[in-house]
Order: sequence, then C-alpha cells, then structure tokens
Amino acid sequence: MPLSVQRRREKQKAELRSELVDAAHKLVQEEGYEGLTIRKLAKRVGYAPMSVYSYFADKQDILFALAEDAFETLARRIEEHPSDDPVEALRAVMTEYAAFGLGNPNEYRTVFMTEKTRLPEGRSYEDMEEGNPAMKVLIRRVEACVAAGKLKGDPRAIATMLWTVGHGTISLLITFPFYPFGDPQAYVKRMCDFMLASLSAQDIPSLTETPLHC
Amino acid sequence: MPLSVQRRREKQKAELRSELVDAAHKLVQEEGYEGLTIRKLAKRVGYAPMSVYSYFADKQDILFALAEDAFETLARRIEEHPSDDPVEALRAVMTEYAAFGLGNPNEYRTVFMTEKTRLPEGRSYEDMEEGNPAMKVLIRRVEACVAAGKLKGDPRAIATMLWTVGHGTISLLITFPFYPFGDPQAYVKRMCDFMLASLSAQDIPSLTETPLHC
DNA sequence: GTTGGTTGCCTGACAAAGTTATATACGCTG
DNA sequence: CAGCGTATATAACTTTGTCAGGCAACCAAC
Repeated sequence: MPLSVQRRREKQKAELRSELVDAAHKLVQEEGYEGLTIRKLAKRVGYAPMSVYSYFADKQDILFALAEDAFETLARRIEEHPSDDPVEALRAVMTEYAAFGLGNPNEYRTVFMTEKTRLPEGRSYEDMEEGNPAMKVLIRRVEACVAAGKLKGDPRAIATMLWTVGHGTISLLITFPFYPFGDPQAYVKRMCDFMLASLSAQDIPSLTETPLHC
Repeated sequence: MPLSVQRRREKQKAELRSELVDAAHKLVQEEGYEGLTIRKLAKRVGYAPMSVYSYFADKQDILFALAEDAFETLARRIEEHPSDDPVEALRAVMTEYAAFGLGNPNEYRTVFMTEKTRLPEGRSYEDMEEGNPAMKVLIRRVEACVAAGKLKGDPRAIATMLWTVGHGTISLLITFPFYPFGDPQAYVKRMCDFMLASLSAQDIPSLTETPLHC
C-alpha cells in the first residue's frame, strides 16, 4: 500500500516539523529573538543545519510557524479561563493575552512585533482571521457580550479595538520597561477596565462603514 | 587656548555624529531595519566601517541615537500643528503621531518596536520622560485640555493611555497590514475619536495610585 | 534481485554581518 | 623638533543565512 507508506512519511515529516517549531519556541523563550538561529535549532533536534531547510523554506517560514503555534497556545490558554458572565469571559481574554505577552516577552516580540510584510505561501488575507484561533475566540466572546446586551455594535470591530489596545499595552510595557507605567499588572487592568467601560457606553460601527468625510 | 580647540573638536565630533544619525535615518527609511548596517553607514558618510565606532559604542547605541532623533522630529512635526481648541490640539498629536508612523513604517519599527532592554549609558528612567520631547508636548496638550475642563484626571496618566492606544493602532497596522482593518486613516481616526470621547467621560487616576485589591 | 530514480540528510563553502586587534597618520604639547 | 595621543584605516575573526553538491537508503520495475 503506497498510500500508507506515504502517510507515514508525511506524519513523520509533520512530527519533525512540529518538533522543530517546539525547539524554536524554547530557543526564543530562553535566548530571545536573536538566539533563534538555524544552527542552534538544528543542533537542538540533533540534525545538521541544512536539514532544517527540508522542513522550512527559510527563516521567515520558521517565524510564521512559530506565530501560528503561539496563536494556538494563546487560544488554548484563553479557553482554559471560561466564565458564565460574558463580560468576565471577555476580561479573561485580555488578562490571558497580557499574561502571555508579559510572561513570554521574547516570543511576544518575535511573533507580534516582527515584520509580516510577506505572507506564508498559499495564505490569503482571510486566512489571517480564519486561521487565528485566538482572534476567533475573542470575537466569539465579544459576540456573547453583544447578545447579552452588555456591548453594542459590530463584534469584529469591537474585537479589533480590544486587540489594538491590548497589543499597545503589552508591547509598550515590553519595549519601554523603564517608563514609569507603575505596576504592569495594574496598568493592564486599568486599560482593560477602561476599554470595557468605554465600549459599553457606545455603539461601535463596523470597520468598513466608517464615515469617509472629514 | 586649549578650551577653544577642545570645543571645536567636540563640535566637529558632534557634527559627524549627527551626520551619521542622519545617514542612518535615511538608510532605515530606504531599505528598512535590516538595511542599516555599520558598513553601509560608513560608506554613506565616506569613512571606513570601523570609524563609526569612534562615535557610537555599538549598533544598539546607533539605534538609541536614532530613536532620540525620531522623538525630536516627531515633536517638531506635532508642534507644527497647533490649535486654539485644546481638544483639537490633542487630536493633532494623535494624527501626527499616526502620520509619522504610517509614513515611515521602517523607522517606526526600528525606533518603537525593537528591544530597549538596555538603557543608553548614563540615562535614568526619568530621562526617558524628560528627554522625550514628543511625550512632553503630549502631556502639555493634555494639561491644556484638563485646564479647559475638557478632560479630567492626571495628565500624565491620560497621556500614557493615549500613547498606548496610538502605539497599538500604528504598530498593528504596520505589523499586520493584511488584516482587514479597513482604511488605515479611518481606523486611526476611529481610535482617536473613541479615546477622546471615552476619556472625557471619566476621571483618570494617576498611574501610581491604582487600587491594589482585586 | 538488480537497477535506476527519488528522497532525506550531511559536508563544505560563500557572502555579509558585527566586532576586535593592530597599524598608520595627523595635530597638539613640551 | 621630539613625543604622544587621538582619530582613522586595514585586516582578521566569528557568526549568521543560504547555495551547491554528495552520499546513502528506500521504492518501483524488469
């Protein structure tokens, strides 16, 4: 059966690939973005440097895989913190997002703050949203808030705005650690509370139907 | 007169240093962050690669100088857009900040999104705020809004929150250009309007006196 | 069972990067 | 004029990503 053999091969290949992603993850976490080199990566899994190129087109490709993995991990962490209260569930998204970023600053920088001008081959714009499980769960929890009457407006627009503020908060705390933000946790909580209070007071229109005048 | 001689030397040194910063600025703008190399920098000012090390300790030091320069440029651009209406003046800060970031994405990335774990030698935390003219003008314009009764709370806290949201907006637009934000300008305006409306509805406490419970 | 092609992995090499060590040349000091 | 220090240049070292090519094992077919 040639299919079975091919399947087994593909599986092995997928396994080694995810093993490489895992090693890259640890490498970034331990030594930072600049610690992630092809040679170190290969040594960690016991292969020659050039063998990495059998699984990834180039270094950018590794970074994309790392980003994908990080989004999945983040989504998993978020879903470990559910709540019956839709607002609390939404707050948990922000809290976990911040905890993820502040707990793994190196990886956060690598994944969320490095050039994404090139899309991985065969990916479209929509894939970015569809294939991003963390964004999906955020939108879902916003929808729950809208359904419960706690928020009003377009869920994707609200989710995007929350993402914007969350990202701004985390990345500033990471990039300018010496700026007197006060306690990082407290600043995250402040921004989260502020956003939830402010969003609940407005009707948020969709991102596409913004008034063009002015 | 040894003093005069020494002064002239210092001046020449400062001039070449700023010439190098200028060249670095152009290099980043033209070729992006990875286009900024010591060798290219030296070639651009007509010196040998190693001569750069007479003016900067290492590459990080160049990036710090570049950041300082960018902050000054940004502050200048903001102050070219004054207004009698304090809220409009504040809005101009956000607009110019966004225009700066979206117009020079390479430099924005280099200055605002790269590792700042190490402070330049002889700088303290306070210098970061004192020596940042862009932050200073932002705080001043927030103070004007507070004085006019348009905003309420601690000016530095309000300014920091505005910076957070502005940075989040710009960096997401830069890092994930394929995400369907809609028109970038419109998204910037949306976030700006949202923040000004939301801030005016609340009394913002200082960053240090956040409630510790919960 | 032997043969040929495909695949996976490795060795070696190259260019470009930051940085260190060493040499040279200019200008001030005595 | 002699000496010295600073500024600049040259060469070399290390590490990086990546290309070219080689070896060995496996699969298919005669």
